[in-house]
Amino acid sequence: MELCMRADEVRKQFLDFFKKRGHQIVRSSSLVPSDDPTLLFTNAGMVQFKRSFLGEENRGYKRATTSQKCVRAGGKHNDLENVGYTARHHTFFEMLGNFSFGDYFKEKAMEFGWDLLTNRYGFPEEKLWVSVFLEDDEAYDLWHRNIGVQEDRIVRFGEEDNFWTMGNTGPCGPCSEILIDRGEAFGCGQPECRVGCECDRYLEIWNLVFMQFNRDSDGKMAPLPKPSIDTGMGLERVVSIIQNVKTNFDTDLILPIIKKVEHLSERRFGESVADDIAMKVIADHARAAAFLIGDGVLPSNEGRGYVLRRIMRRAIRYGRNIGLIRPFLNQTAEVVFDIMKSAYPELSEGRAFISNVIKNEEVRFSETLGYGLKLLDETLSDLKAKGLLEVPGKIIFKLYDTYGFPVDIVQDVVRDENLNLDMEGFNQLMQAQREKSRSTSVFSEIKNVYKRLSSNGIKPEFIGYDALSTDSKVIVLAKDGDEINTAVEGDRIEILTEVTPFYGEAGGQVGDTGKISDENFMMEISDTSIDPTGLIIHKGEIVSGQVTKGATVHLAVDKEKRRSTALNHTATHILHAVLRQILGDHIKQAGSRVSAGGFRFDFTHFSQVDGQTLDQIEVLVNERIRENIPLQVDEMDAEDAFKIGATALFEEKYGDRVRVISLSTFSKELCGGTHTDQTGNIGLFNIVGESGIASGVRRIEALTGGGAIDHVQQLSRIVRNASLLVKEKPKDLPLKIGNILDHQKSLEKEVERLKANLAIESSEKYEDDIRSVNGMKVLSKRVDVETPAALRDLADRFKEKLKSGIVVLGSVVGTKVFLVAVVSKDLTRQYHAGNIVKQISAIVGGRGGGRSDMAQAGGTRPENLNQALEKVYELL
RNA sequence: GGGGAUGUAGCUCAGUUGGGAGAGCGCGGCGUUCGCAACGCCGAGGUCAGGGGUUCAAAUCCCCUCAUCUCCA
Repeated sequence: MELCMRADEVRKQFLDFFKKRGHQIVRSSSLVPSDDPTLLFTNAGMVQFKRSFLGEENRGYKRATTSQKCVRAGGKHNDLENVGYTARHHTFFEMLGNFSFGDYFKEKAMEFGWDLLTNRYGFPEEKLWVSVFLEDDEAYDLWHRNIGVQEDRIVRFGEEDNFWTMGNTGPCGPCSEILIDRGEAFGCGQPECRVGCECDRYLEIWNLVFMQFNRDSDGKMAPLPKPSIDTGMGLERVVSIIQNVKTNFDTDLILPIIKKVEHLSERRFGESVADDIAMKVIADHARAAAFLIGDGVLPSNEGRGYVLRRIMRRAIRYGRNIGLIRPFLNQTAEVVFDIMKSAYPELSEGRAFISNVIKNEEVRFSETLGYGLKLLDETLSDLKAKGLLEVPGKIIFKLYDTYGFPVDIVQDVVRDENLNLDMEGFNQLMQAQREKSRSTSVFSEIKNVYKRLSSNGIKPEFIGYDALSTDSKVIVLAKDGDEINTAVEGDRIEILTEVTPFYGEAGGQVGDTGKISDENFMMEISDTSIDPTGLIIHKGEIVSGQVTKGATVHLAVDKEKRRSTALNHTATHILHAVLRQILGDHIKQAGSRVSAGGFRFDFTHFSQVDGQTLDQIEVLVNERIRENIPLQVDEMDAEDAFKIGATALFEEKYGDRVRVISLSTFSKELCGGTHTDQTGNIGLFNIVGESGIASGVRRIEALTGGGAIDHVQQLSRIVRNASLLVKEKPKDLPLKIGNILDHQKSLEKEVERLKANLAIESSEKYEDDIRSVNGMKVLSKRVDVETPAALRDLADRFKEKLKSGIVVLGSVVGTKVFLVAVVSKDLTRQYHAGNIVKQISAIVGGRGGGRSDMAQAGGTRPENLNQALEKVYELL
C-alpha cells in the first residue's frame, strides 16, 4: 500500500483509470443543480446525469467518470448536526464515480471497481468484503465466479441498505457495496460486530448501483431496456484508508485546515474531546462555505443561502467554544483554496470574493449575537425581579425564532446565573413550528405531453441563429397541459413544431414573439419557452381560423423585437467585461434579464457603485461599441471552452458542446443567446439604474439602441422644459432649483408665522369673550385657523394671557369642526379638559378626548359649533 | 413555500386606552479660553418605509406592498 499517496493523486488516478477504459472525464457540475428545483444542492455524482439515465437527454458518450463536489445539508440528506461528532460526516465532500448509460453493466462495473481498489490503490484482497441485495443472485455469482471473491466474504442486505431508487417512481435497482475491514483496532469491540456494524471497522468504500428497473406509479417494476451503472465512492473516506489514518479529518484534504485552527486558537487537536469537535466542525464548514460561495450561493434568509448561513454560523459558534471571537472563518477558508487549487482552479479565482463574503457574514452574526445578548440580559433581569428561577421555553424560543439567537449560547449565559431552562417547552414550540410550516413543495414537473416526446427522442431543431422565419410541421398542440388535435379561434394554446426560428427563454434572454400561420389560421405568439429537455414551446392565442396537428405552418419571429433584444444581449457581454475591468475580478454575473426593451445585469459586488464610476463604465462600454468589434461565434467542447478561459455562469447548465461568444480579446462568454454581429449596431448604451438586490449583489439596468436614444431625448426634453420654466441655463438648473426650494421653505415658515399672528390679531378683542364662571376666567371662542396644530398654539397663547383659567376654541375647516380645550395647571384637579371636549363635541356630531390640561375633539356638523361653544359656560 | 420581528433626525434608539414628534451622539452658531479639549446657551435637521382603510383625530389600530433581520421546510 502506498502510504503517502496524496488526495490529489487519488483523485487523478481514479479519473485516469476510467479514462483509459473508455470513459469521458466530465467536469464536476455546480453545487447548485441547474435544472432540478426539488434538490437543494448537488448531493451525489449522478445528479448531473439524471436526465441521461432517464433517457431524456442524449450526451455524446456512454461512459463517464467524475469527481463531483457534493453538499449534504438541508433537505432530505441532512448531516449538518452530526458533523464534528463522527469520523466521517461532512456537509461538503467529493464523490468519485463512474457511469454507464446503457453501455456496460454489473460485470464490468465490478471488474473495474475491484481492479482499481486492489491494483491501483493497493488494498489487500483479503481485507475486502462485498455486499449484495438479498434477491440479486446475479451479482452474487458475478462477484464469486468472475472476480473470485470468497463466499464467506459476500453478504446479503435488504432493501434499506442495498436497493436504490431515484424517487417514488422511475429508474431503480439493486446495489452492491465494496467494504474494507480495517481491523479490530478500528472496531467497537462488541462481539456482534460484523459487516454492517455502525462502527468504523467495516467501512463501506464504494457503492455500485445497478439501474435495471423502472418503477411505475403502482409500484410495479419493469426491466429497463438499457440497464445503467451509477457508482459512488467518497474521496475523503478512500483517502483516509489509503493514508491509513483514523478519520477523514486526518487526511491531507482536511488536516491542514485543522492545523490552521490550532494555530489561530492556540489549542491542540487531540487533547480535548470538546475542542476536537469544534475544530472538526470548523474545518468541515470552511470547506462547504468556500465551495458554496464559489458556486454562487450567498448567505441569505431563505433557500440555499439560508443553509449556507446556517453552516457558517454553526462554525462561528463552535469557534467561540475554543476562544475564537474575532472573524476567523475566512482565514480557515484560505487554506481550503490552497488544498483544492489544482483540482478546482475556479475556486481560487473567486478567492478574494469568497473571503469577503465569509468575513461579512461573521460580522453580521456578531451583530445578531450582540443584539440577542442585550435582549437576553433584559429578560433575565426581568425574571429575577419577579423571583422566577426558570427561563420559560417561550422566551428561549422567541429569542431563537425571531432574533436568531442560538439556544446553546442561551445555555452558556444562563449557566452562570443559577437559573433553569425550560428546554421541554422550547422543544414543543419548535415541533409546533415544524408542523406548521410543512409545506406542499412545488415540483416543476414536466407535463406528461412533453415527457413522452422527449423520451421518444423528439427534439425540435432551433434554426433561429441564422433564420427568422421558416415552414415546419406541427408536432404537438396542447391546451391547459393536455394534448389536443385541433385548436380554434380564441384558444390559448402551446404549439411545437419540428423546426423553429423562435428562441425559447434561456440564459436570461426572453423568448421570441411573432406569428405562426398558414392559409387556414393565424396565431400570435406572445412567449416562447424551453423546457429542461430542450423542447421549444411556443405560447399564444389563435386570432383567426383553426389549426390541426400535422399541418405545415409558417413561423415568423418578430424581427424588430429580436433585433433590439440582440443589441441588449451583446451589450450585457460588454458591460460584464467592463465591470471586471473597472471594479475587479471578483465581479461575477449573478443573473440577467435581456429583452427588447432593455436589460438588467446582476453581479457580485459589495458596495454601491457610485455615480462617477457608473459614468466611467458607461463611457467605456460606449467606446467598445464605437470600435465596432465583429462578434465571433465558435462552437466547441465545453472542456475546451473552459480551457481558453471563457466565462460561464453559476447556475447555467451547459451541454458538452457549447457556443462561445467572443468580442475581440476582451470578452469571451459561454452563451446560447442571440447577438448582433457588430458592436457598432448597438449605437448607444445608457445606464438608467443601479441598485442592491441582495447582500453582495448589485443590479445595473441599462438601455441600448433606439431605447437609449429615446431615453436621452426624453431627458434632454425634461431639462429643456425645466430650464424654460425657471429661466436658467441647463447647467445651472440644480443650483437654481436648490435656491428655489430654500426660498420656498423660508416662505412657508413666514406664512406660518404670519398666520399665527393674524389669528392672534383677529382675536385681540378676546377680553369681551372672557366670562367668569365660579370665579374662574373662561374663554370659549370661535376662531379661524386651518389646522388642529394652529388651534392648539392659539389656545396656549390665550392660556398664557389668562394665567389661570380655561380656554376652549373651535374652528370650521370645510365640512369638519376642530375643537381644543386647555386647562391651566392649577385647575386640572377640578376640571378635566378631556371631559369638557367630550361633552361639547357630541353637539357637533363627534367625539374627543385627551389629557387633563389639553384635549382635542372634532365633529362633522359645523352648524352647531356656536351652540357647542356656548355650552362650555353651562358645563362648568 | 409557511411563521415571527423591525422600519421614527446623519447615527443609536425612546415614544405607555389613538389626542401637542423626543433623547443621546453627531452637525452649525454664540459664549468661556491666547488656542484646543471640556463645558454652557441657542439652532438647523422628520412626507414617523410606501399605499389604502377605520376615526372628529393615526407614529400608535386594521389591510396591502417594499426593505432588512430571523426561524422552520
